[in-house]
Amino acid sequence: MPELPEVEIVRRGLSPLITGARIDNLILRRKNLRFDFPVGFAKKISGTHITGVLRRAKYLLFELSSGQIILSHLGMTGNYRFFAPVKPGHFEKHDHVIFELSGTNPPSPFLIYSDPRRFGFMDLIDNQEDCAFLKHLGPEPLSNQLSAQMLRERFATRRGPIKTVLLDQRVIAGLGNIYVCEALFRSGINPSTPAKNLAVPNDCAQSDKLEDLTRSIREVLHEALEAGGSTLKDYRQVEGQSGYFQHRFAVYGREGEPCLRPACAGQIERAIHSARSSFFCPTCQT
DNA sequence: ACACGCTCCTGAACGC
DNA sequence: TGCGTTCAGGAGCGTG
Repeated sequence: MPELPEVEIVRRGLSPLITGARIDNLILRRKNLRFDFPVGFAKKISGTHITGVLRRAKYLLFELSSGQIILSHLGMTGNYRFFAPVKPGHFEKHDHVIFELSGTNPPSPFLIYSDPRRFGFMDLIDNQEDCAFLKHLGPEPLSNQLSAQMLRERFATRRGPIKTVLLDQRVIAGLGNIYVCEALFRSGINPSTPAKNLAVPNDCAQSDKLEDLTRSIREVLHEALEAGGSTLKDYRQVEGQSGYFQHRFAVYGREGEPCLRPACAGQIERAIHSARSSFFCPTCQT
């Protein structure tokens, strides 16, 4: 389940391989993923060069020499791989999009987008500013736009559980279920806490909590990046490698197991917030 | 403005 | 062994 670190690892994997490459052809093996592909997609990008690979939130952005940008969201199970197929012309069941490239390093005719559950999607956009998918996104958590003060302002009107609010990409962009659970654990915040309760002005204790949360979000994302992301079922790096951060989850997927905080005797519990599992320690997340 | 539930999808895991 | 059910969840969308 790609969240910010996984998407960033894919970006870092793809960028040196395909920057400067020419898109000779695009093969769409079905008419849609989650949404229909853009009209004339193959025709519009064929013959262009890839001039850069960027990331915004959980979106990959392939900058083209035409000035347009391919927007790619991996959904739950999307992944790119840069292998030539075993037999030319033979692709796997869920290989939906095939970029035929020339001028890659190392040479490979195919960049393949595969996505079993098809929660991912692609679009072709003219710029980031006018793109409906991007224009309402909140700040990047690894940029200096993330601060306790910023969170306080954005939490102030939100009565819903902080777990849900942190998943809202308009509040902060790029977090998903796993890293929200982990960041809340690290900062000792119960996922059910109404977000606005942490935004009380001039409350030193709550202010400290927001500082902790800010630091925890940064920390957990940085650590995940260093570990190559988290590989549960589907996520893979571009050349097929697994990430390793899943071995360091403190709460995610650990229902019923002991809390890992030193001297805490708690047991990890699972709760549901907006139809997603939240894992937390009821003893030290208050 | 905000909260909530529904929807899309497949494969793995589980129960009988 | 096999079949049906449940679960995983990102995010747009509709409704209240």
